[in-house]
Amino acid sequence: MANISKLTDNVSASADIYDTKTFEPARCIGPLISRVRVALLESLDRALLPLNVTSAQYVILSTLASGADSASQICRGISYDAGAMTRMIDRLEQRGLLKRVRVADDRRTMKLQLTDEGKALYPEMRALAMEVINGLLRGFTKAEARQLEDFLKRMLENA
Amino acid sequence: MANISKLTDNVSASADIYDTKTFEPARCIGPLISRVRVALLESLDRALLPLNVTSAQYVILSTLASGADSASQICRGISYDAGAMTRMIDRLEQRGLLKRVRVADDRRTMKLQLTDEGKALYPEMRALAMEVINGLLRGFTKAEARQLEDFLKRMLENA
DNA sequence: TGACAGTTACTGCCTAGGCAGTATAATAGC
DNA sequence: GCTATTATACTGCCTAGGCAGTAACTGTCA
Repeated sequence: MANISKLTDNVSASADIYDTKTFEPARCIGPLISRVRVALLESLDRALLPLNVTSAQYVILSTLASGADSASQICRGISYDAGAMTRMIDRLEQRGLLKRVRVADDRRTMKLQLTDEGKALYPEMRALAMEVINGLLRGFTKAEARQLEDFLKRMLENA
Repeated sequence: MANISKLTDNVSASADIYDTKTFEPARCIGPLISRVRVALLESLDRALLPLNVTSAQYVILSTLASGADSASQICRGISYDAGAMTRMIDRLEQRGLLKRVRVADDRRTMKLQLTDEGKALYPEMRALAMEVINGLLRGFTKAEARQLEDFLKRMLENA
């Protein structure tokens, strides 16, 4: 493992970021990522409270809005458990935001569609979510924000 | 809300990062953060598997190693639920990695101490965690990694 | 000193995700 | 056309975090 990363680093002409002497587990990028995520979800839940929608529900709906239209597609898109998804759709259906629709061409899949209420509410959720993220990025230049996105994408490619 | 952020932006001389026309909820920084966190935890769990330690347990132990020495301190440090912490300590005690110790000066607190096994194993966990993070940061220059840390800290300050 | 607020750890209850197993339907291979 | 494999959705079971309530304890302030 150490040899492999050393080899890779030679190719990319960069050394390991953290070294044994100075690595502080509680202050490195790992916990920072987790804390930012928590802060983001807490702000999002607060912002969505007036709409009676949780951040987890918003994530599903935004994935749906971005093109995915079946449970399994959403699961793959956001690495979400299929069992949890069934129950999440139950809640969203009960909440009246989306509905399951049987489709003729593949009778296994349940196509998911926003209800009228869902269609009416989604733009509001999206606007609130945008405000929350813009708030967390307060003081960032657009170039910095693009660079942050780039860093995160590169980490995902390394996974 | 919109007025407030507009005001702040004028002060910091930067506009909102995302705007209504182009904002894509499923492709913005929010989901990226979540996916990086999942990738990190999955890699960490895989790396720690030989030590029979989960990533969640490692997080507690690393917080303990960074100076915190009571349950409530750790909870505050990582925004962890106190009830969950009690049960987490139960597991770690059962696993033989740490022990609760009553202290004389404050009989409410349970001071937490690594056992001999915990002390022996922690450096290995730390080294594995460092490798995992270095792996995710493959190809990053040290300046880029420091910048990423800075971005994340700034987001936390905005929360 | 004694009431009172705050802190710490714990417990029960609820919710929700992870995993394994199942039924149904579609697809690939023979 | 028939079988084996894969895909999709669902269910039960387990684990774990979030929240509210409780008991023991500490520090404060009248």
